[in-house]
Amino acid sequence: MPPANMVPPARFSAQARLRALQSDIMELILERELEAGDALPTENELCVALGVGRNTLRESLKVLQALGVIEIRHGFGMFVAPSNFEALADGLIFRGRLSLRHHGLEALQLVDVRQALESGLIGSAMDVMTAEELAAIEAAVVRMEELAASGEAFMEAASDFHSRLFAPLNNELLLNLLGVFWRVYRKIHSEIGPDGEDLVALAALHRNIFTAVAAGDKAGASEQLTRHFDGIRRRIREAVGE
Amino acid sequence: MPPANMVPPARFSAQARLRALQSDIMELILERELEAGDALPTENELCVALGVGRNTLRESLKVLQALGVIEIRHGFGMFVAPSNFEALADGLIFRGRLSLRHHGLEALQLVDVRQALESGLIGSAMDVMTAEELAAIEAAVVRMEELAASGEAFMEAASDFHSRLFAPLNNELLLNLLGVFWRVYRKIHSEIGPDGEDLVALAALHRNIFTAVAAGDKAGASEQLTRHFDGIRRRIREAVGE
DNA sequence: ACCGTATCGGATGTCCCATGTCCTCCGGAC
DNA sequence: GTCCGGAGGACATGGGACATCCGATACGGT
Repeated sequence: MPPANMVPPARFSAQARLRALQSDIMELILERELEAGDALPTENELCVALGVGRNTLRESLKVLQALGVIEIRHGFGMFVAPSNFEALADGLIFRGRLSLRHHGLEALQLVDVRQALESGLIGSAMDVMTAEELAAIEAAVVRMEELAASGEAFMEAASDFHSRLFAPLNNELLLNLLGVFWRVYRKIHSEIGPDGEDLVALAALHRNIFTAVAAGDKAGASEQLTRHFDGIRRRIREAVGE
Repeated sequence: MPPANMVPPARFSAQARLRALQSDIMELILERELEAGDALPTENELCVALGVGRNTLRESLKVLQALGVIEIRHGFGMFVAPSNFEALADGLIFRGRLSLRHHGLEALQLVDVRQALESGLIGSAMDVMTAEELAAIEAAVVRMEELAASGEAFMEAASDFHSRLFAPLNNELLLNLLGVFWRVYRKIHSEIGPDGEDLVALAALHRNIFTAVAAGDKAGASEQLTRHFDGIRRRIREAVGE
């Protein structure tokens, strides 16, 4: 028996304790009314405050960092982080790649969710879209067409196009989520091989989407988006079918 | 030691190294063609294989566990995990609570995303809904009405109702995502105080949704859902406005 | 022969210590 | 006033020791 060491509350599983530790840290942030950008106590101070060892604490800290709750700057300190979905992307990318070895189920489900979001929200976005934002979207289309004409891949430009479509909604959470989906798709795309797709046709598809948006044709925009996603699904199925 | 002893590749930031380590672990899983449920090498084996210390490795391992990539069982081993979004929920709950101290921005954005998903997908769900599934939905409504009549809160039943609405789509990713949103909302709800809402009215609202779904009225179902979310938004604004 | 219990081995959990690395800040030199 | 370099603080990494937990095997009672 340990000599009056401390309360060994080992009655609960280690998993629960670690989760509790993470919650404790988050509670501490909320209690002290820290805001995004504020500094947290140092590791040693947290060790004392929470009554755990530095390693155990660091494991929780790393998790919170991955969750986008805190930001750790080597040699300086830890801070409450701004919104961040990087970690979610990594997890989804892994799941998507794992699913590709089977029937691509998760990858296809991901496309479904993305389609629901984009097709469902394009109408709302069009309602509040300004002329400047519309111009930025067209600029993205033009960039895609230029790249397509020179035979270069334009993942970057396409991502930009989709982002700008929904920027008017002013919903960072949504943009983050779509950004994550995009990163996952991009990774999966590079996984299933160099595209045998027609870049020019793909650019034209995006031009169609823009045209519908510019014309205020909500149903048309939604339909064009749906067609786009059908193409993505087809590609995934082909890759898995092999 | 094996290879990487003499090159402490500190030329990249520590953050990048940790991310790389996580990627390495995931790559290792994919390379060895491990599937959900399969065991990973032990910590010591991974230390040797990846050329890092046990502490460093464990920090990455904990992150992967939080991301739902792996499952760690104390005293037994580590395994490739089935889909799991618990961690994402924790991160979002924290963000939501943090935002409530200001203007509830993130909380409201979360509702917007959820509305886009539910209102946008209800039509598709109705297309493939079977009679059994429809009956299950009605059962959930009945349970809500019973609880409302006796004055009890019915978060549980309401959550069940929404889950069953989209179960026909057979999209686990979507259900997970909605489940996460629901948990966040539930936590925030308990944060902003005991509801001053009329349970009976809320149950009636869900009954309306069911009626529209049962009648095959897609537009009506979507509209009822939108009304429901308007109520949620109003509640959040009231809580923040105080 | 069967079954519950006891022990064992392996794996993870927790912690401490030592050292390396990075960042910011401050003070001196130009 | 500006720039550069040292000092100090804080996080990063690695190793070791011990505690805890779980599954499996071996033992002894029935």
